[in-house]
Amino acid sequence: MARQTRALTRDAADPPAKTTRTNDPEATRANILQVAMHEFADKGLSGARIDEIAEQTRTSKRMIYYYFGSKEGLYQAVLEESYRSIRAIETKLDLEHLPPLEALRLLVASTFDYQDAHHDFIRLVMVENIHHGEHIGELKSIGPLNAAVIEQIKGILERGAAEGVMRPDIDPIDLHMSISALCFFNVSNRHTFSRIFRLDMGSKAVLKARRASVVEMIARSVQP
Amino acid sequence: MARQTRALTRDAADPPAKTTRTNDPEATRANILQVAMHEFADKGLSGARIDEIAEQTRTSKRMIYYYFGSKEGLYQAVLEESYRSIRAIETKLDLEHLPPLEALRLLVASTFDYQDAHHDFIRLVMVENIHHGEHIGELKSIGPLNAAVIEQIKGILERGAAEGVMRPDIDPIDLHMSISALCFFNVSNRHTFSRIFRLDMGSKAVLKARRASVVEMIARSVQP
Amino acid sequence: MARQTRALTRDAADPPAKTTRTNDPEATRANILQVAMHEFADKGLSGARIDEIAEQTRTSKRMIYYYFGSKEGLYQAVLEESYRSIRAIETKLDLEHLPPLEALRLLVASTFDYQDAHHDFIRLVMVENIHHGEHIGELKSIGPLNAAVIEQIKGILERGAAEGVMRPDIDPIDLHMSISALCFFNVSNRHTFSRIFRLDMGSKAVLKARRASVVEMIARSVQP
Amino acid sequence: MARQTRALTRDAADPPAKTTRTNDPEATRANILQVAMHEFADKGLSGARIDEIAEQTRTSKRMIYYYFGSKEGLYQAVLEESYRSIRAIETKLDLEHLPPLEALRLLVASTFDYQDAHHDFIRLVMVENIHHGEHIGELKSIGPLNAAVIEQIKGILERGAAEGVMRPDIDPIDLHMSISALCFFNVSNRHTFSRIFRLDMGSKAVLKARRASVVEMIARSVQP
DNA sequence: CATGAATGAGGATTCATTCAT
DNA sequence: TATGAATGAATCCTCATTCAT
Repeated sequence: MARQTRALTRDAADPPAKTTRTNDPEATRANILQVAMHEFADKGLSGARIDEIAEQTRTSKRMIYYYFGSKEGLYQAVLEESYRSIRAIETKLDLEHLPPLEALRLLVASTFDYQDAHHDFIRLVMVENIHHGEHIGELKSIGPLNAAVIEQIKGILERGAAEGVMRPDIDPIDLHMSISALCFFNVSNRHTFSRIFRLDMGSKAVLKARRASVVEMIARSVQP
Repeated sequence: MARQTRALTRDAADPPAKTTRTNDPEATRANILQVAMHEFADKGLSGARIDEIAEQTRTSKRMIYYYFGSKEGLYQAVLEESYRSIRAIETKLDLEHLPPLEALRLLVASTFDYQDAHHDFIRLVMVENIHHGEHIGELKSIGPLNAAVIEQIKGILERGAAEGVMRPDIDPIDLHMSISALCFFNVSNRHTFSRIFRLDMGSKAVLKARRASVVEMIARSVQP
Repeated sequence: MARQTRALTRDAADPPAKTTRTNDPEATRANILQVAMHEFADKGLSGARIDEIAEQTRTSKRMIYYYFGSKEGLYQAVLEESYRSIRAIETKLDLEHLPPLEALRLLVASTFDYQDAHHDFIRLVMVENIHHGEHIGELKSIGPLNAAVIEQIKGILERGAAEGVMRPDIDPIDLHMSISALCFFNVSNRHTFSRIFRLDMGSKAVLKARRASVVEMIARSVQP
Repeated sequence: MARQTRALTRDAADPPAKTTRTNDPEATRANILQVAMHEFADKGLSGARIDEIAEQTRTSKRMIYYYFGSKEGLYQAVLEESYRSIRAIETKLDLEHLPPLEALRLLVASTFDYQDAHHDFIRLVMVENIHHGEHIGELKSIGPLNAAVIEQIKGILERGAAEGVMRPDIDPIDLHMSISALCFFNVSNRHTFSRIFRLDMGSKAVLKARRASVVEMIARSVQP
């Protein structure tokens, strides 16, 4: 007893249309992720609205739930994807062929630039910290990922110590934390700091000076 | 217009009081602020719930609106109050009678300790940055407030330069930013960093080592 | 990310086959029906979920619509199938060769056991009554089906009256209703009754006693 | 069909009123409960719609959540209220001054009539059984409530045994179950049974005959 | 000042169903 | 026949805010 033989709202005669219908799951997923990353970074987990995310998407709100199950699921996917994508820069640098101090300076400068170029990631990390890191704990992929950075720093420190240009007792994780802190702050606290001290921390001049200062500070900290 | 005659955190001298009916506007206001500060710091601006704040209060939800007008008004009051209350420590230190390098070391160590002791404030600043510093701009009181810190640093730097133990070309604001960054990060990124590197950044041992490292780094950065 | 590549319940005898492709329409239909019967019985018409049914099926959601058109169509098919399948027991009993009272006792006992063994059917009837019997009215097959039961009872009553062991004025339908009521309740109201009176109506001991009680009650009710 | 003739607990003093703003929490709560009881009885737990309930209410959907927290909370409150309200009839009958057999007949007839007059309650019990009695278990009030019924039956049985008009070995709970089963079925299975046997189980004539039959069956079952 | 009740506008999530391949 | 992707219309629930007393 075939009831409702036809679709509710499509004629076959429809014009070629805007074709929303992608039927390319990877693309759909990626599109949602990209939009969501920006929204979560911009408004936070509780501040972001699924409706607004959906609107900026090529697909519909329903698809978000189809692929990610819930707002939190989407957020977690965004987080994971974000952490995954920073691996790039950090392994791209060819530091091994530079003298250790120069390698360190380059690493710091690159980190500074990279973080400045990726506000969304920085802010996502802030958001995650506001939420007590509850969602990052379940991600498996980030452990080994960050191990690489530490290895890199350790390599530099060892070479530096061998050459006598760096102290031999520096903890790579501690150093990494200092680099992170100095670079991170520049993005994370930009708004409050800029307003309080009435300077534009995003301006080219300020950034350039600050970068030099950070690089210098790190360099000095490892020297004998 | 002396408002806030009372501390945020109940004195022991308070009357037995089980009665909700306080009849002490200042106390009511302070109580709301104190609860709200913790909630906003814990959950963020969008994540905090007026209902939950009201519940933890000695009074009712209606009073929040009576005193602060709206959720945003409450948030802003919390922010203002938070910034105001850090003035204390920074002017309390008697740095002028110490040799410049020691003064600097003490300032950094104190800042480190103070920030570690006031997570709520740090997190509030994070929250405000997530919201693009939209609410801090309207606060008039914080400008001169922070000017004091800068003056302090400037004083140290001048004395240091005069004595030849510090470089003369150091920008006080830049130095303040470095100190802030290094101390701030320790609290702000504790959750993600701890999970990623599987270490407890809140433990006494880690804190102690980190503090020494930060103090050392700043000290080295100003030396000739 | 291929999710659910394989059916949930496969026979070991299956050909190596990775193909879900059954190519046996009847089997597919029957499989869906069986799964759906259980789900509708368990959760009700509105409570059951097409997705959950599909998941437990050897095939996909699309097939449900292909074969049954809609959720309601599926429900109706389940209902029909359920009613059809109870015909078996009721015609299987060879009551004609027993003395009338014994025949009645056997009929009642069998009905009791059968209903206890077929919760899904009982619950489906409950569900259908919750829905005001809207779906059973359209089933053509069940009229004659139940006529058989009545004939059976009528036969027993006539023989009983002829032999003087039963009253002659008993209405077969009324008697059928009493038998049904007493047997049905034992399954249908098991949960509430068990909880209220803190006894396990599903336990062997309780069931045995209850069955005897029901058989006795019916037997007494027809005697002169 | 005048639905909602009277609120459950309204004063006679009510102004004509169309005013929504009742500010009479008890009345609001009762009004919601009454509407919800009917909806849940009519459509089941999953079938009922909070929106539809709200629409028939004097207040809004929001109030349902204010008072009952969730759909399930509302359902549970309805269940509890329903069970509570049947206590009335069962203690109202003055059975002690009647000869035991007549007392029993009156109890059965009254139960039959009461259940026939309270379809919503019967259907609610069905719904609860469909949901495996998950919500009734948490209600504390119904235990002692039903103990009263059993005491009543026990009293009759004891007097009947003493007078020699009833068997002494009858289990009160078992008897209660039989009475319940026979009366309950008449309402619970009315739709399917009516359709299958093409008779109107709700008609006066059928009801009258059925009631007599049930009373007679129970009476016979206890006699020596 | 204080309180519990009330509310509209949104916000997350689910569901039966259909389409492209 | 069969399947994963897609969808619109609900559906449940939450939130900041206001009103009557």
